[in-house]
Amino acid sequence: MSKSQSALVLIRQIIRATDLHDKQLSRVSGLTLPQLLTMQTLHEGGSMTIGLLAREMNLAQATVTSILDRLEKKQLVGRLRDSHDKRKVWACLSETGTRLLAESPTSLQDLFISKFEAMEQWEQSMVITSLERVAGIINALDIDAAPVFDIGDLARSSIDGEKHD
Amino acid sequence: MSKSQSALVLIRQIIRATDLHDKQLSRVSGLTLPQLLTMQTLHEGGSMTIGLLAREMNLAQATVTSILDRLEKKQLVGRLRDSHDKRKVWACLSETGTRLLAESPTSLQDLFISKFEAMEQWEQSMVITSLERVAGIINALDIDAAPVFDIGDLARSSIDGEKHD
DNA sequence: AAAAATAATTAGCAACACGAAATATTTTTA
DNA sequence: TAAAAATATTTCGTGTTGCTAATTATTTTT
Repeated sequence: MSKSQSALVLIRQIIRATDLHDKQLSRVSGLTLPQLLTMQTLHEGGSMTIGLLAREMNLAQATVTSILDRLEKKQLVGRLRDSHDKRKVWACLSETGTRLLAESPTSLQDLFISKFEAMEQWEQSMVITSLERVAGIINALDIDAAPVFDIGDLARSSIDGEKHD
Repeated sequence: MSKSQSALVLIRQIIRATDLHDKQLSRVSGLTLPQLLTMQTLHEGGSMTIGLLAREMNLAQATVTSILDRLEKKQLVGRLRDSHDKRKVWACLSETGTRLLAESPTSLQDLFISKFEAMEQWEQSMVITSLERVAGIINALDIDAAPVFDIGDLARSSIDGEKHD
């Protein structure tokens, strides 16, 4: 197996493990992943408007609105209308929400940190340099926006009846 | 910022970039991410029963069934009842499905590989060693299965009316 | 003041993800 | 061998996500 293949496998392994971990966390906290992510974004970036929150999370504004609806019903976040520009609405963590995040085993973080810090200094540096390298590469990747093909193109050739249900 | 913090940020950056990339790919291919992932799993592991597929993907069997329904309707996968054990159903990529995967810009892979291979040998080795280190750590992490708390516990203290809609 | 832009919500839709129940088949056990 | 238990998948019902388009309210531009 080539080195680049190995690297890809490892990256996918990391992503998969993180994903599993997130799912576990979600089960434990009783929140869905998008809900947790919303709260974390709010925690790290502080209160922000719905639009900004949507941009930060790479989601449509409407999607964020609906996630916030559910979080608000659970009293984990609050909404505050901006007094200067009344179109804007600020989303912010409630006290309960902040507490939940704090008490929740943010885990990846804490657990990871202790293991990471057990490494030698030189190794820590090496890992970071490498991660920067990988992040740099992946960030630079960009599929051509041009659609390569429509499913239709491929599927049509083999579909006869084309019945739905 | 501590080194472990940096590492975490970088990992999240990588995951995020990958995620964005996947979304783009999904848009281009006209399939959803779970659909693509199902086909990729089938491609890499060969035909497998629904149950195994579900385990491989860490999803409930019912979820996989419904994803397969949609892929089958598009003629990208087929179902085959096992002749020995008639409870089992084998999912397999159709020719169209295989072709789609092959023609699709295998995403991360191809683009990543060319950039990765542009690195010096020693750097490639370093990156792999580091990724192995990180994957090792993350894989070893495991939240206690014990639920830390229910939302109820936290939320109840501040909810009054508890009305729905 | 009218038109255009901006911010958020609503409405409607397809897909996903799950658990529980139903169905069919095989294996175990009594 | 007949009954019970286990296994494999699907069906059903529910809630969540994520999207676009349309709506509402408010600012900014013209």
